[in-house]
Amino acid sequence: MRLSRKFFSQDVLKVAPALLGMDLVHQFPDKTVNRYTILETEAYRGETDLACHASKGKTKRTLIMYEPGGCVYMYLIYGMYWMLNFVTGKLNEPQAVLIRGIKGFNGPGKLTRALTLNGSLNGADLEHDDQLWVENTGISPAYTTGPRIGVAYAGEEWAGKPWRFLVKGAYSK
DNA sequence: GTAACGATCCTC
DNA sequence: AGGATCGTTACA
Repeated sequence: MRLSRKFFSQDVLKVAPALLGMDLVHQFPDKTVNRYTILETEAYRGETDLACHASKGKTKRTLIMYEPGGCVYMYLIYGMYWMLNFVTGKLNEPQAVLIRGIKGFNGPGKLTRALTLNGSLNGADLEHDDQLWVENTGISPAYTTGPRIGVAYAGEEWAGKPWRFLVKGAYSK
């Protein structure tokens, strides 16, 4: 069953771990559908989170994160990799979940390249979009937490938060 | 206007 | 250990 805006409007610290084990569903224009189990996520939570892009306040780029949960937030990093994020929280609560790993592709840049996702998806509505959505599988795998990747610049307080969620054994098999 | 910097990945 | 590569942001 497709996840609703209501689900994504919960706090990011609840949504990020809940997404583990669910299916990322991708549909091509010719209706070919592929499903990928979500194995790894990271939470970015509000303007006070110095690792979150919204810590700089509202800009053209971060505006989407201030919307109610359920939108797609895509952005380009290092000039070559698109990152796939889901906006969470309520209106004016800038939060997002970075989809960091799915079955078959470990790494946020690799999975978007594999699914040919790019900036044209920015702002898409996960409840109604016909290219990308998430389905509940009823599976809640055991997971571990750890500090987020690549955010050392945010300082010890924020870089050290255990806001990375990883399915146990995701990389061992 | 200009300059610096990444929520990364691949190849030495 | 270092390079690719460019939109976004900060600053003058």
